[in-house]
Amino acid sequence: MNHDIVRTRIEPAPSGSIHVGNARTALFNWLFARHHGGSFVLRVADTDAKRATEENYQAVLEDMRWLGLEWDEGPEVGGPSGPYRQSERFGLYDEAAQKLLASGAAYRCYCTPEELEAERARAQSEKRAPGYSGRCRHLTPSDIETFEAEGRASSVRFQVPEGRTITFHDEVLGEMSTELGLTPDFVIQRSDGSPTYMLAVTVDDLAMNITHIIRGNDLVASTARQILVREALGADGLPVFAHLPLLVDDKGRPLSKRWGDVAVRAYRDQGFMPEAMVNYLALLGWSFDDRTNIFSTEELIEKFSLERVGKNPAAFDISKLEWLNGHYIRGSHPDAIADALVSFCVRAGLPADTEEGVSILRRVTPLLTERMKRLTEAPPMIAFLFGGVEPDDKAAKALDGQDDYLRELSDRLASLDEWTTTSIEEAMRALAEERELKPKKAFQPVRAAVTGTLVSPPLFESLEILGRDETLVRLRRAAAK
RNA sequence: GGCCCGGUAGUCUAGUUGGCCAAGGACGCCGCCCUCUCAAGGCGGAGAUCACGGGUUCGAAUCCCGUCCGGGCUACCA
Repeated sequence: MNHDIVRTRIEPAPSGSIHVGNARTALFNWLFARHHGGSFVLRVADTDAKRATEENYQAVLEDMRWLGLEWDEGPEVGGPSGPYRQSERFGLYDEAAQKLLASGAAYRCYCTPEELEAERARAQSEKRAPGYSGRCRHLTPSDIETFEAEGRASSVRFQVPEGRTITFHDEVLGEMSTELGLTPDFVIQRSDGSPTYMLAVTVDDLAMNITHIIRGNDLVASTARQILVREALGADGLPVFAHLPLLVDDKGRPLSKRWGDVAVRAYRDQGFMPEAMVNYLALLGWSFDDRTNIFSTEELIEKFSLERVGKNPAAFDISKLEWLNGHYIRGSHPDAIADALVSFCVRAGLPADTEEGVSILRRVTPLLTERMKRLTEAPPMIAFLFGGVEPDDKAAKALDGQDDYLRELSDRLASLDEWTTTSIEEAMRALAEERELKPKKAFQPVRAAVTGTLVSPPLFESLEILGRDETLVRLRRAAAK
């Protein structure tokens, strides 16, 4: 087949927000296609009607877009090989199944689930391989007639040829080969007429001219079976395979076994930026050299190659993601961060979605960007700008015995000609010097009185944004206690 | 059980044809500096018997064999 025009694909199952392992696979496919000027296809694997809800389907599209992985062909953008939801391609799969049935590459299996289960249990207790025996391979016409008369449902199984060895090249793992002796005949079409993964993936990769199949290492073992189906369907040549190392959690367990908390959506809600997510994901199983960690999307496209994908499983480490996120927050335009912060503030109970709220956010965000690792850290730091704040325990302690000082300070601030960071700072430093107070000693009580905590954005700037009136109110109230 | 994949510091990794590696970078951690707090930034530090055991070689993280550990597949899931 022609590999010059690169075509890759991602095939997420709509089981809710896509999890980071799939996101990483999607990213690598996307980067590879972009790097080679090829096409990236999105195909939704919703053949399992039980899990594929419309809501989950929408979540997949939304996650992909949030990550910035725009697809060239797929749902909503269309393309020459559509439709791109497997649930809408059943006719194609059935056609393929019929073709394989007609050529003798596949046969009808009338075994019931109960029979298969019994067979499996027996094999297990006798410590034999639990695979299907292939007993429906050579049913006589009268056997079939009997089964049909009984109303037994039938699935379609692929007849695995014996004594063959399938070999293929894997860009990550090298030359691979599988002896077919241990591969049982596998189902390609369920008794309800729906295709299994083996059929659907093969038919679609063929129909969509996919040249490079980049996917998780968990699919290595299924490659030989897909090659078999491919051949039986009359395809010549093979796509290039690349099996990516699996992602594991901090205890070394596969990430795919733990849904929900590892979903892309969860990270978005926890205040991570898509740029950070993409950069971090790229570092999992791929490296450019011995020192570079930070890559813009453009750099990733330029530098990405399958040769530099490693073989060993990678653990998802939230602290490195946080570091990158902080980096991208600092590098973003403050206004963009401010806008993104609105929803996080609202969710935290701060009325930031008003004109005034947005204005406050825009003014305070520049003070925030270099001290955030996650967007969710902002609301607690700026709550004092959205309402009075009761001092916490530490702040209350810092306020002890400061009445006179705070009163004096409030008088001085009240008489300032203008209310700017500079004028506030000058006044506060002057008073501190007169009283021979070290800066920290002088400023922490003020911070406590105004923000209710001992940790906040820079003080003088914060006071300027809070405004003179409210600052004085808070200082005097603290002094009066 | 069988087949397959993997194993460099807590984590991501560099290390492609053996010597420049008594193993480099990054996150995290610890300390110092800066400093109105917290961060950011700067500087420094601890942390890896290169899973283990044998070989081959003047020399191995890098080659060979074995062992152990982890994982995947072995479904009418994908």
